[in-house]
Amino acid sequence: MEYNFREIEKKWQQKWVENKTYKVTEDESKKKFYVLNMFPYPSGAGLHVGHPLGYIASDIYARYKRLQGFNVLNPMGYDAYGLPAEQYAIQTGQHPAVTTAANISRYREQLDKIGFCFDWDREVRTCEPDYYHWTQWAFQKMFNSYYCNSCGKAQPIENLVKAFETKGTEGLDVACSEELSFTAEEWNAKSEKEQQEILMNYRIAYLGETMVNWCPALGTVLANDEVVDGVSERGGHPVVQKKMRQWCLRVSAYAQRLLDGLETVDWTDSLKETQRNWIGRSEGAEVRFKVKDSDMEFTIFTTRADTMFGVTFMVLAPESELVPQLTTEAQKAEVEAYLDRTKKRTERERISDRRVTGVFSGSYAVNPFTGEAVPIWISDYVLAGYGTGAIMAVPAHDSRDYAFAKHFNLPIVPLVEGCDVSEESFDAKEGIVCNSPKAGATPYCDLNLNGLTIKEAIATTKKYVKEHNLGRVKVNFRLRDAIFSRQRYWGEPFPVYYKDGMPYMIDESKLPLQLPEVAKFLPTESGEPPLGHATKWAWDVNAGEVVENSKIDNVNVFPLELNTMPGFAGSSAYYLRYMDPHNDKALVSEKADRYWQNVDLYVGGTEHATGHLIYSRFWNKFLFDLGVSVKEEPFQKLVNQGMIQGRSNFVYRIKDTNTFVSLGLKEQYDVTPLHVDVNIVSNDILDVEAFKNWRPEYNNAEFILEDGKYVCGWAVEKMSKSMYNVVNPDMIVERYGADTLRMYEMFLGPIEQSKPWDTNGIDGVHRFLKKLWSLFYNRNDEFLPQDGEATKEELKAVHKLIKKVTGDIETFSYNTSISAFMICVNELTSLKCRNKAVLSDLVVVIAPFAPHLAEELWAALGNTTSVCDAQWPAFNEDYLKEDTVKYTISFNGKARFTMEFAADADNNTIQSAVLADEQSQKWIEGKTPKKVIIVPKKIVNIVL
RNA sequence: GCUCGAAUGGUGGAAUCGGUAGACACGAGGGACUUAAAAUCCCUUGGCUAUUGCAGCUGUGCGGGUUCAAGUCCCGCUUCGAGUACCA
Repeated sequence: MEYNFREIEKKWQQKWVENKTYKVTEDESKKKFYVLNMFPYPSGAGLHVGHPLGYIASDIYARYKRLQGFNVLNPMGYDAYGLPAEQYAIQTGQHPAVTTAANISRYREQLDKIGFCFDWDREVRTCEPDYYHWTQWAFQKMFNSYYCNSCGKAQPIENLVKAFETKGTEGLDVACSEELSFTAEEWNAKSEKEQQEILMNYRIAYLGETMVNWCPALGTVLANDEVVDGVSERGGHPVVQKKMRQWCLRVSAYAQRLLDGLETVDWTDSLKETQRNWIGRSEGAEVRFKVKDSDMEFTIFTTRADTMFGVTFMVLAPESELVPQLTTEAQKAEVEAYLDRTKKRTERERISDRRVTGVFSGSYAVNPFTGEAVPIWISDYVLAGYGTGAIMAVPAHDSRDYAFAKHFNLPIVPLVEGCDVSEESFDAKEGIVCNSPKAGATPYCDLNLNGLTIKEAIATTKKYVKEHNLGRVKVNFRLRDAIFSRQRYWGEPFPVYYKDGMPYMIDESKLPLQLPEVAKFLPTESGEPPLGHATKWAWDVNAGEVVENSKIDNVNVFPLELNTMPGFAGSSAYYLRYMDPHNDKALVSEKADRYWQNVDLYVGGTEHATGHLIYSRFWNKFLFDLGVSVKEEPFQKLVNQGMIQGRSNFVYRIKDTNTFVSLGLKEQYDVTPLHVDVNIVSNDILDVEAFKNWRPEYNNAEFILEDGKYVCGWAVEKMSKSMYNVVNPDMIVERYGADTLRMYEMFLGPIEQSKPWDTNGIDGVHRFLKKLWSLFYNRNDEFLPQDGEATKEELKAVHKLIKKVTGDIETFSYNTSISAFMICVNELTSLKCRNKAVLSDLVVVIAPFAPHLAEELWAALGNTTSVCDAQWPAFNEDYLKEDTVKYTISFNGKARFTMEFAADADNNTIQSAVLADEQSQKWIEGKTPKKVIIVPKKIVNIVL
């Protein structure tokens, strides 16, 4: 009997469903292991062969852990809210819920064919009310919390209110948008609305007036990580900067903890580095500068406090509030013209056009260290959103300041011994400081940095700034607060209503607030988000329910929020929900949470490095502060699977004909390369008949063949419909079976490497599975394994495999495991192994990779339980011992021949035997060896 | 520009601590079986020289270095990939 994968796979997939083989429950008697895949967005295009790469890798790991006796949680779900479904809805009128559900069932069908061990009873969908209930709940908790810097965690907002009532802002050390200062009396005298406005400054989820990335084409704002090269990540539409009142999350309050947490997780260095860059911690000092002939002053941030004596001008960001204050009458027209021009430039233009631009404000600032007055300029190379939006410019030691100084002819004062700043600035933080003013040269300052290294000078200056109250030492982060509003329909509605222009949370017990139906998915005519079309979108406070808009009286019935939450809202805590997905009392029960703790292994793409992986870490830390999550870091180990690129095939048409020439002969003709559907090409050989039927215009195509075959050209490109290189997993499953697909995807190379999809090698893996089959069944369908004593060789072959695979799975080196399988099966085949015990071990070890086939063989061996519940075999070193060992004999490091010794031979025996050997004598030729190095079980090197 | 990573046959890729390259697979060539094909099995396969036989030289992007021994470690480059960017 042949290896009939179609029948086997169908049979076992059914059995797994019937027997609920993959259902998992909390079991205190077993150690837990939590494996998680980044859940997919169910797009209309379906699953391609790139998607399962990570799922297969984690599936193998999950199955392996289960065989080792762990209670493994391996759930799957869908990140179901998102732009594509909504864009599709706008075009076709189809409700996003309908298309999303259809896409999900298609995904599910495709996933089921591959044989994953997901516990589908725990499936979550972010767009389901019983799921987004908890997204809304967490948002409300964030609204009702502030971040206390001194205790290093989130606190209930009532605590802050109490502090204000008794002490005002005195001694306050909390995260905020703006430093405020008021007394308890002042606070108590304020109206409710005024107090609410002040609290916004401290809430972790707050309404903020911020510059946002506005995408006119999508009609919504986007987060920084959703903007790539100045255009939207999805769709590639232009993005402009715009000031808007938006919901924000105070992620920046957690910047230091997000940075510190990276030390405790097992992620790749490159991914940690990406996050460190994104968080962007920089240590420096804030220094106050007085404005000349005025009592105004402003603060700048610098990491190079040592360069105070090299400041030759100041620069403000165009958006800085200081600009109107510091612009003199004489410069007003010029400054306004400049601001106007800057505002019109999109992010994209600013990136592509790096010309130096700027304008003089007319004012001067006084250097607190020298008393010197320097001009204050305005330029868009200074960003309003970072530091204080104002800088001190040191052209000698900063390339941007340098370019600006050269362009506007401003002085350049070098401060490092021996540096040459005639052509470019000296940015390096190394060297010896010079050019500090002589003692007493200025009445302002007695600081002399000459002779210090730059590092010492920075520290000295910071200390000086602090002692003389010229400013303060400060740590800045690049990480911005996350903008949390989207002007879209297909997202979580905010559980928020507005009273007197201020937001209030609807009662927690009334959650979830369900997404209303709308007539249109577009913004309203007055420019409101799509929820503005909803006619039943008002909150009755007394009834605690959604009512018709017409009932709004602003006494008991209030309008609801029209924005929805962004994509990352639903994906930020889904790993917690999988622990207890049907709980309607809490996000997760304490019991489930304490059992599953956090994700032990998280598998997904690097594209989420600065989005999802930052937001969910933030979200989890917040829940940790609340006592909901038991671990501060959600994902202990993270593996990034590489992307699968497309491998396109080409045919070559001779110009102005319908004749196609094979790759090897194309140089002889004038040809046009054309993409050809990779599904009608096998091993780069075109299926000529299929090609003729592919498209009508090729019906009567003619071919110039080589060796009777049409060979196609190929190239690695992105996997996309237009290049005809999309490979669908179902087709592979249909032709070779799921087990072959699983093994082949793993055999392709290291899991974290990006690689082109290429079916050229798939036959080898399929052949291997057939060989494995024929260890169990001969052509006459006779079952071969028998009871009895295993031979030494058989035991050695299988224990070598167990050892290798056990080590490989731990390091995700699945490709080399598969090589080991092939070697082992070949060995057992040539040994004509019929031993049941040996073959049982083989089946268990291969079960994570080829689960369907393993089940079939496991049952055939007489087992009545699933192979999933077998025990991972331990390898026995005794079987691996060799009687003899081959040593490579080399002279002066050059390998010459090999000799065999007893495994337990000692160094002296080996040395004398080698030196006495005839072949050695030939190489030594009468010389006396200076040294003999014996590397146990490997090498004898004789130094002459 | 900065940060991180990579470079090994015709191809995908192996090579734990530095231990004497190219596992495994594909492709290619040759052979067996077969009326034939498919399937299956066997042999060869980094390059060069030699070939009746033994064998020899060379070889992991480039140039140096450390070492008895370097794909692996150190220094200096080249190329490619990823991330990030007026972040003061």
